[in-house]
Amino acid sequence: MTGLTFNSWQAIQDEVMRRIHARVWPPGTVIPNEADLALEFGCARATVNRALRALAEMGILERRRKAGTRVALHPVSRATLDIPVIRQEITERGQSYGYQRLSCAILRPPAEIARTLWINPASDALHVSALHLSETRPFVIEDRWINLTTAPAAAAQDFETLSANEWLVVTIPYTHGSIRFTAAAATAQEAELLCTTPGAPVFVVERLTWDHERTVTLARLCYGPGYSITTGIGTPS
Amino acid sequence: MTGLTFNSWQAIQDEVMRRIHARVWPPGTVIPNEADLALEFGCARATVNRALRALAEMGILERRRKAGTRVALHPVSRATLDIPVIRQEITERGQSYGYQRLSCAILRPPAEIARTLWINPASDALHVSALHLSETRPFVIEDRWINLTTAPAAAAQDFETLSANEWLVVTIPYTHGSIRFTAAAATAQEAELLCTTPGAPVFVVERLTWDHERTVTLARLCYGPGYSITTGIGTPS
DNA sequence: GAGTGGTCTAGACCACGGT
DNA sequence: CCGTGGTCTAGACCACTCG
Repeated sequence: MTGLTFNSWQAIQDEVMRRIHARVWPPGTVIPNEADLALEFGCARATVNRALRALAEMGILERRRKAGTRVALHPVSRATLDIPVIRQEITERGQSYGYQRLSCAILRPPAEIARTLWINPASDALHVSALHLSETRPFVIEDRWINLTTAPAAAAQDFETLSANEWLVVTIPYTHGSIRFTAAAATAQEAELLCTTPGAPVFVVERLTWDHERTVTLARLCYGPGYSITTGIGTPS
Repeated sequence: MTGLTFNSWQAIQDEVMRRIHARVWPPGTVIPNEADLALEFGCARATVNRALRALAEMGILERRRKAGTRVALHPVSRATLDIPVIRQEITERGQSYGYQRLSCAILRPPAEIARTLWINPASDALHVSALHLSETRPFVIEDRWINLTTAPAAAAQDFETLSANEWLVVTIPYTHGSIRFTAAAATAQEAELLCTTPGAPVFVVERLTWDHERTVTLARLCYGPGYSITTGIGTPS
């Protein structure tokens, strides 16, 4: 046991991964604390911390003060999705982008929308629907409600040529939000807009964004047949 | 300009975000280097580094040696998805888990599968299909090909009671992979297994995993109607 | 070539949370 | 209480890459 020294946090990360794979530290094991590992690896504690923190962010380790660091029991694949602005999503494929506003009006939202946006059901909100095109072919339908309490400036926009999608990202910042992915059957209207048949499977993305304690907007993106999202996954156990 | 001091990396992160939102540093701006910011904020450079690195991981900043740090031009929402083992996905909802193997055989794979798995089209691979149930109701169809060169031990398994999904995660580690989400129309066979009608929209997840330079397995998960994936998104511009 | 981020160190203090 | 991870510091060297 001469104890080779690992002086880069990447090397330490690899060594920890090796021990997990080799079942030296099976799932559930509490591994030595940072100070001991630093001693064993012949490096500073901060270096060990860097390596272990990265593994914890990947979901491979679970860390708690005083309780120590343990190998996660249920390995999960953690994927990070980049969700770009729609224009970019299209132009990055080397295709031309087109935009067509369908409607824009200040309306009393349906009860469910009002509830999701946390606004008074008796007050108005801005509704915008639009079609985004890729090379003259319909790509995605955007159906959006905007909370006018949070984004009053939106009322002055007609979104005729600039999509609400892009206007919002450069105008109303948001702090957090949630995203939901589903498969749904195209309604008659959606089918017509997307040049497909009613009932055809469409990929639906629903996004709700918040600025601190206030909701900003609820968007439903309805992608035509053949659409897919791809991403890479990291390095779990 | 007394220059208040920010001594936590979170505080620095917030301040940088504030300047981006306030258009002090509009998209595309090259912001001051770490040393200067450390001076301004009255903290160590490592602390500034921690804050900026975190923002770069979120996609808000782009950093390159010598070129410096700039505010990202195209703000993207970066979402991290946790993809658990199927059993866990069901039991976490407080429902009971059921498993039913449909088939398991060593076969000559279709050309496209062989190509995706990077195996000789003339050699065999292990094919397993199974149904995962939630509370006695069909939840997802698993259709999987396993590369026997990478995972020869799989040939000895019959996957009668233990799903390939779970056997693999505890037996064959993987270093990376890719994942794809789509909406598709249920085939006749899928519809029958999922107790729905042919052509109904199903949510499809395709996963390909690698161990270093070798492919491990290609899985197609076909989720029944009503299934959705939800996650949170961070704090972009 | 030189400026910038990337990283490591040795030491210190703090905050959380099991015992 | 007191051990563990979380973080900060001041300084140093390195690696990448733009000009």
